[in-house]
Amino acid sequence: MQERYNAREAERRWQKIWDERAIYTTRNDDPRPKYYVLEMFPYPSGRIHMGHVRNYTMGDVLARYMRAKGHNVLHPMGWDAFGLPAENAAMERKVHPKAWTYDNIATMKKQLQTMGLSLDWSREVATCDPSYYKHQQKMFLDFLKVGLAEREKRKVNWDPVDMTVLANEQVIDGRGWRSGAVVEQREMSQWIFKITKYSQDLLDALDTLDRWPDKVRLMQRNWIGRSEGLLVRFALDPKTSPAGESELKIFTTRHDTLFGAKFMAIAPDHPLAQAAAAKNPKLAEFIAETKRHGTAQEIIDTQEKMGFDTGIRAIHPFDPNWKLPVYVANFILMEYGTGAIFGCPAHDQRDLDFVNKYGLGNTPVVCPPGQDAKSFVITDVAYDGEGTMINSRFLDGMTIEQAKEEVAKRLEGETRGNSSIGERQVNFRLRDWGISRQRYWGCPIPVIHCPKCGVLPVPDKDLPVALPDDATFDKPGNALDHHPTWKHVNCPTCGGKAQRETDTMDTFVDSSWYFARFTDPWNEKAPTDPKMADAWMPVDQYIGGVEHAILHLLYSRFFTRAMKKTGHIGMNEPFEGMFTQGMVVHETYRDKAGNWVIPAEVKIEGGEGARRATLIKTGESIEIGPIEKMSKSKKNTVDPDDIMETYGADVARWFMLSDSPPDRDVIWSEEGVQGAGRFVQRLWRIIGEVAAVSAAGIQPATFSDDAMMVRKAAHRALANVSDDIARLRFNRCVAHIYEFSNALAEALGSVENVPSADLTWALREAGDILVRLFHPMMPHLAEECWAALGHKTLVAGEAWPAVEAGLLVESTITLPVQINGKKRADVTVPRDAGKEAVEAAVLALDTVKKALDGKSPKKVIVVPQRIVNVVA
RNA sequence: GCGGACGUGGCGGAAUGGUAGACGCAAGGGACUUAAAAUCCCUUGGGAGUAAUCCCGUCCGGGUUCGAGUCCCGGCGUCCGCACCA
Repeated sequence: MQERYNAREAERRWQKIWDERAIYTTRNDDPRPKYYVLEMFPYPSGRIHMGHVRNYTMGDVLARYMRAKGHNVLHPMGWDAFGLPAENAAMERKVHPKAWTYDNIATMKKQLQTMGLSLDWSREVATCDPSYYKHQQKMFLDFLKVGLAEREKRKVNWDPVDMTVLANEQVIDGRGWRSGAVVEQREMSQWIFKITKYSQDLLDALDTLDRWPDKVRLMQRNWIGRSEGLLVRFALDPKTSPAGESELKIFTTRHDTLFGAKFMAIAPDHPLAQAAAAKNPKLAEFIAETKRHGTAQEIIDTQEKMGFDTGIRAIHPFDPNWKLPVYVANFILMEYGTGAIFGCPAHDQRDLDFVNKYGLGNTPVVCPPGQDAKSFVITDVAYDGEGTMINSRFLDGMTIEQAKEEVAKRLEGETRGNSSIGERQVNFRLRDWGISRQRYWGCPIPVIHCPKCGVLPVPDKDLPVALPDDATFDKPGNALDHHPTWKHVNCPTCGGKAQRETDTMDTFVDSSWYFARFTDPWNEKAPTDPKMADAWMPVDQYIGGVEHAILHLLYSRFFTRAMKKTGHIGMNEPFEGMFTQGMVVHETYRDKAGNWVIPAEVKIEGGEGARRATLIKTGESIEIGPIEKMSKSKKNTVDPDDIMETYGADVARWFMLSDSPPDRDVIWSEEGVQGAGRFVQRLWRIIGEVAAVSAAGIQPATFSDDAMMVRKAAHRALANVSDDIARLRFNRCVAHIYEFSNALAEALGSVENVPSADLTWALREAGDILVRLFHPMMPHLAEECWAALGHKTLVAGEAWPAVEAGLLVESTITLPVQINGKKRADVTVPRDAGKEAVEAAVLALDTVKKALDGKSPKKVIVVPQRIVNVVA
């Protein structure tokens, strides 16, 4: 046995063996219980980064553990291969998106393979491959048939110089990133998926996802944003309405505050605003101004709140003489509710800011408990809490809930024309999913526009609608649209001249069903074989970044429902267990000129507050900056290849799991990696020592104290690690393995020249357990150790060891003793001692007697197996 | 702006409402060595004390409880998402 473990040599050797024996290839007809573990597939950006290493290591640990526990594990990998960066590369570097993407896939696949992941590569898919996206096109047509895909006008970021649509990330400070032109909002006809048909269901089903993080469910709940409110039809003063409009419909959840109303506000693209603008050039200019920025919600919310009085007056539903001014406001969205609100400034901060700016005043109508109604005033902080209605005529004295009920009842009962002026309504914040993208590198939307026959689906026999390879990328905009011939086709119905849809699908569509495709990726006829999909799905454990907590996960949940409706799968929820991992972060470094410097070029010296950094090449001193998410722009990245080359994949994997809880950020540090590297060598030495004690015979009937200590340490570690892997608490697994290996090393250190038979057996058992415990995290080292222990099998195929429960229980237990909540002593009692016996033992302690000073205690709290507290 | 999280030694972190700091890193001391690396052993939250021991301590301010890092209310700070980045 070699003294030092040579990771580079061993890792390649074992990877080759795993590969030759195809041990990670999963069969659909394997009778063992299934377990589907999936990590979010990567975008092929060029090279893998540390975030991938972390993500895929976690999944791999679970996959290997579940395999050892006797499951048929599905652990596939693929490529989220469509998207903007490929087109940017095409424009900047004159490489075709397809070539660029497939080159990246080849590189990254090789990188992933050096990590030693137990992936079934025979199921690999790339979303940019026609064999994948033709099924997506089929499903689009299925969705179209059942009314889940439609066309709708949507706002996009328009670059008026490049004459192209921009992604939000391409809008920087309100300007196009290439042209620098001020971006405008422009409406375009877009394809949408009717996710809102499932708003209530997507919301309700969150309660069944009990293996999802609460925070993710909460974020989705808020994103869906169900609110119960009232639709109110305000009459308009006919003298003021621009084109004979008689009413304005608003949605509100605060109808209790109707008597605090000071104004109405409508969205700039509300029909009433448009009508008013037709007669008022200044208003038209104001509306045009509100469109002179991107479509991102953050911009709309953070920009200065502005309004323009249209001159239109609305009539209060409870008082025909009460007129309210109607403003066009830049913070009202046409997409939410009816695109119009009434403003009650006293109880809504945004409305209050608005009236304070335009001098409209406010009247408080909800008085907080304990406040005097007469003196209660609002100046610049709105009150949105509970209270009693005031200044509200017939509502005075009611609670908010009572007032809402009363208002709803009265307005429902009152009619104008032949319908009531109030109507209870449930509203959702969730909008339909716009999937049209004006780009080349995406899945073509399979429809044809015929001037005579309208919008037609591409016939099934013509699928896939494939991207043309001979596109050019020398001008901004959609290369598909620019292509000289591609879009020109004959109408499938009348045979006349028609045009293909040149929009492609949002890449979120690609990633909304890949998990189902993995269950039968060879299927050429259909997206899935529902039998196989239903056998494998749902994914038992899905792992990925929190940044996908809302959109990707919600879209996938919708898409699965839509696939069910169109017969491709038999369930609603794709992911039974969800885990959101934290980011990989690193210190940042800058030179004197303020330029970012990559960690590999920096040398760190000194510890404990005296750390300083210098540039290796020149010795120039470098400023150590804050720890931030690894990013190319700040150059605080570490290349996984470098790490694996220097330390080996196992070290990288181990360190990724060891330092932080998996759902929190992990700081990549050179010291930490070195520590992991030392531990790999330490394990190798320990196993070497175990291997050196003579081979184990038959299990002895009894064990000496020494041997029992070893056995207890092994089984305690086994119990703890098993529990923690199942709960994805990998950092704790690591700590338990450290603890156990320390105990084993200590036992080995005190072994006589010829250990007794029982101790030999116990040490051997411990060695076998240790190797199998760390195998999921460091599979290559584990194989090497397993072989060194004399086994002829692969540890990757071994069963998880069984815990001997008897070794976990002690006959006595030491309880901490508190006096008035502060720990003052310990007491050791038999494990099964009753409360009375424990109390008696505690009261007999000197420390307790002294504290009580002869008096009897006020109270003694005995928490069995945990603690005793004496209240003096 | 809205929504969500997080905040514990020099550092990463551990702790079903029950002994705060497991485990690791870093640092200091020692052993081995001609020397270094590697390895092994010891110390390590702050303060007082020869010691036993005591006091303080989980971002800040309140509260609930026999007992709060953990629960509640109010701040401060950092990070993530916001619908065309993936």
